[in-house]
Parts: sequence; structure tokens; C-alpha cells
Amino acid sequence: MAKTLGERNTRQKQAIRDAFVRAGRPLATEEVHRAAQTVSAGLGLATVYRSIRSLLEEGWLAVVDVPGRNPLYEIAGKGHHHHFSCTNCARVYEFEGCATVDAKPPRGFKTTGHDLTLFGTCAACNGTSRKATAS
Amino acid sequence: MAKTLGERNTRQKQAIRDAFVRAGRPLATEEVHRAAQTVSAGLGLATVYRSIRSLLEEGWLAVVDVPGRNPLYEIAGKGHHHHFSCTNCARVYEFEGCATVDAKPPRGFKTTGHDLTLFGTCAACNGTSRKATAS
DNA sequence: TTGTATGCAAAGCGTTTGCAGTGAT
DNA sequence: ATCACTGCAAACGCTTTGCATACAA
Repeated sequence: MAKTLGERNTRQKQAIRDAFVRAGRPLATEEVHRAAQTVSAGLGLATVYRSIRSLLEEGWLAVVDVPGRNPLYEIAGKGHHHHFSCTNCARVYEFEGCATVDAKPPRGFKTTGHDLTLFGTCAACNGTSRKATAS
Repeated sequence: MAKTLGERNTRQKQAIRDAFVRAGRPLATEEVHRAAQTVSAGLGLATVYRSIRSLLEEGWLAVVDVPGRNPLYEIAGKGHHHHFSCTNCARVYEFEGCATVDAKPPRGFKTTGHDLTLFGTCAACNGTSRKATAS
């Protein structure tokens, strides 16, 4: 049905994978485009979209849907975790296994999963961290 | 800056408000359009968007952002609650104050709010409820 | 050499906006 | 009679797709 090619190891796709590895946080398509372009000049936006989709299908990437933003993508296989969306710098971080969700949906509803996003200001914006930067 | 008009009580806007009242659950723009059109024939999509935005600004509506779907809207002022997204029928329900979120973000991060969505199958899809319908 | 992956440009889709006409006040 | 609101269609921003070319294999 969905032919999942992605069998060739091209310069472009490698540049895109590297962008995620280097960033260490969820990235938007446009950020990926910019980052990967510094390595693979002339990289087309369409290729970014196609590669991201392909990496999603092969399970290397995962979608991060934060309310109010365009979808972000992050390297998959990190185990259950949630996201923190900084309302000041608009950056999204992930934090591993630090949230407990005790959800009780109405009777008759079967819960199979959940999605949690925290909002607030990040360490960098709070000036609480000495090394405050990101890409 | 943002001139929040919405001072006239038109047939169209009333039809849109009614659609939300009757539905009793978060609606997508297209659903609102369809529902309101049965009352106000010839209703334009642009008017639906404009009215929804206006109702958001006056605080009558609130955005419901469910991962993977286009934004939904619901009547505001219902107090803190969360949403349940049925992975079978794609409908979204709200459930009031039944979730406890114990979130511990990284040090230096200040949390001011959160957003939780549960995924699973709803009562209607589970056949667990005798009155299983919605609009 | 073969055919996947790329780059570009056109097309799609949901949402917004410009404009002239409609209708609430 | 005014002027906000409406409907239509064009414009937009983001994402996808068609097609000829480039390059991994």
C-alpha cells in the first residue's frame, strides 16, 4: 500500500538525520530545512518533507504535536515521555518519564494512551541555567 | 489592535452558536459549517471562520487542539477539563476534572499549565453505552 | 545501467482577506 | 441611512505531487 522506499543512503537524507541528532530536541520542518541545508546546500523543501515522512514510516522519527504549533518531529524510540512548550521562546523540549497521569475517563471509554504537554517558561528563558543556548 | 467587533446579532452567527450548543462536544470548522447551514442556508465558509474567531475573542469559544486533527472548538467557560479522542470514530469528547497530572519538568523550568488528551475508544464504539449517538 | 531520490514548480488543502453588496440597528 | 456582517473569490502558508534529471547501487 504505502511503498516505504527510503532504501538509498543519500547525502540529503543523511543531512536531515544529522540535523535531528545534533539538535537534540523536536524540530519543525522549516528548522530541519535550514539546518540540513548548511550541510547539503541546495536541499529542497520537498525533499525535507519526503525524508521526514520516510523516516516516520521506518520508525526513526516520531511526530510531536504541540497545541498551537505546526507539527514537530523528534527521534523516535526514546520511551514514554512528554513535552514542555516554552511560551516565551516557543521552543519545545522533551522530558523523560517525569509525569504521572492519573486519568479517569467516563465509564464505557477505554483508554489506550495519552498525550501530555506542559506549558511554561524554560530554563533558558528563566535565566536559571548557566548554559542557556540551543541551536 | 485587534478590533473585536461582533456586536451585531445576525442569523448566521446565531446559527453557529446554536450548532455548538446542540452538538455538546468539540466541533471542527467543517462540522460547524454543515450544521449551521441547515439552519442558515447559503452560509459561507468564510463567515464560519470569522464567527468562530470572533467567538473565540469574546471568550465564548475555546480551541481544542487534539494531536493529529485540525483544531476543534468548544463552548468555553467549562472549567478545567481534558479531552478524549476516539481512535475509532475520530470523535472528541470532553471529560470534566477526572484527570490528575503530576508533572515534574526539569529543574529551571516553570510550569504554568498543561494540556492532556487521552486516546482510546469511546463508549459508543465499545457498545458499552445504550444511548450511543451524537450529532 | 537501473530506478530511487532529488529539485523545481504546480497543485492541494485549510484558513484568511479584499471587496462590493446585504441587512441589523 | 450607517456601517458591521456576509458571500464570493482570490490570496496565503504549509504540505504534497508530477515530472525530468541526478546519482546510489
